[in-house]
Amino acid sequence: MRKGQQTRRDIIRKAAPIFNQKGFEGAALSDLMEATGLEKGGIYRHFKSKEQLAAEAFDYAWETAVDCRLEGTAEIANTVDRLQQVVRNFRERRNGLVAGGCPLLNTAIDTDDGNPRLRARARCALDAWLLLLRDILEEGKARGEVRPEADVWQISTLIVSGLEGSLMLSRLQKDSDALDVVVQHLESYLETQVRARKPASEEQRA
Amino acid sequence: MRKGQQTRRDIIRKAAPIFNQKGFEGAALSDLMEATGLEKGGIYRHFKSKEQLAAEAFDYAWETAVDCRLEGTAEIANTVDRLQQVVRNFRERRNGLVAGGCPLLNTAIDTDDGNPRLRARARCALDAWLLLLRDILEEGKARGEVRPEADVWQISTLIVSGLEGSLMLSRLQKDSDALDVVVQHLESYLETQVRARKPASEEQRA
DNA sequence: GCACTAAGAGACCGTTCGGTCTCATCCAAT
DNA sequence: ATTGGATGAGACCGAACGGTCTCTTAGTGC
Repeated sequence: MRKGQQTRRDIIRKAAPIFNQKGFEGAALSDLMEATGLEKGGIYRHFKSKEQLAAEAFDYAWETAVDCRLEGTAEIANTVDRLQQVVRNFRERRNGLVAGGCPLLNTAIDTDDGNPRLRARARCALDAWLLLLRDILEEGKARGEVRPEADVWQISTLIVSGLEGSLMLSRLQKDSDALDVVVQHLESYLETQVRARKPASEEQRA
Repeated sequence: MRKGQQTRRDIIRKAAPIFNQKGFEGAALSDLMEATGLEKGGIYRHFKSKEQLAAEAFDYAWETAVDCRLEGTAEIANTVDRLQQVVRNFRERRNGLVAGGCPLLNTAIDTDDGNPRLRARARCALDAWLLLLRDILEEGKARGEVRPEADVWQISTLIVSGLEGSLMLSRLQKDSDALDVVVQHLESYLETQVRARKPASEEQRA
């Protein structure tokens, strides 16, 4: 049983970049065979369909992406600082991702018309991602680091929209300019519109 | 000769939503045959390959999108007001687009790995789109409606990134919340960070 | 209305698609 | 060492793929 589990994991690992780059339809079984070094039978032993493999490959790719973007943020005490680091990670740790760019962006567009199961998976990932940012903001509010009047739902939507959009631009233009611009904008937005104002006495000094 | 030209146009018109929804690989010739009501021979009479048809369909879809987003903006004198209207059009006139969402977003992701010719087309569209926004901002600067220190390249990148990103979110979530949030944010950003400050005397009164 | 060409139908082509099934082999527990 | 289940190879399947070609039909200029 053990060998099989290892093979299964390998298949997912090798298949993820194929699906992420080519999309579900675009990724042919022959591509997956080449990438994994297995014949068709070897792959279908572990997955009942291409779709099931694609779903698990997406989960793997997305997990990798989240890990990558949260890297080194857990230990940042201040919630606004932490969010700023998450935003910066988007730009700076892009090479930690599975090849092909952001799995959420790719899968959302790829499955927009058709493949509802894969799409539901992307939808879940997005919701979880938004919730994660929202939770950080809520924590910040509770601690007085985030302005009490800030709309946490709105802010997390702004962050994700801006980052994903700029990822599209950067990939199309093959440079990181758009990503740089948006990251910088979000950083200063968090600084000036989200971070709690210091008490008036401190403010004057600063 | 005349009948043929009309048919050609029809094919493009009918094919555009198919490519926009399913992507280049995903759009099968059988889909195009069904949509156009033509047999294979009828289509290939007018286009030498699926790729050529896809390229022209993209151009058509993109042209439609630009028209839709610029609708009713040409007559707005003030450049910042005009930009705000462009941004609002993104939300309000979405149904003017070819079915399947923003062709630029779809094609950029779809052709990210493979099909360089189609990709180049998307790249061109993006560049033209950014340039169009930039030109409005430059005009605004020349007229004193936009702050002289504003970075027009940065602002246009912010607008496009935010809008395209929120389109992805809105499509995945099947509601316009993300789009609403980003449009509102961009509107107020243009108002508070881009629009030229009134002279101090006027500012006090307002 | 005739002639000529432009336009479209649809059979046909080889290839590749996702998926199945059988059989050999390898590994691991006994 | 033996044996039995786990594992993977690869031939095979029907369907669908993009694309070609021929032949009929429809439209147009005269």
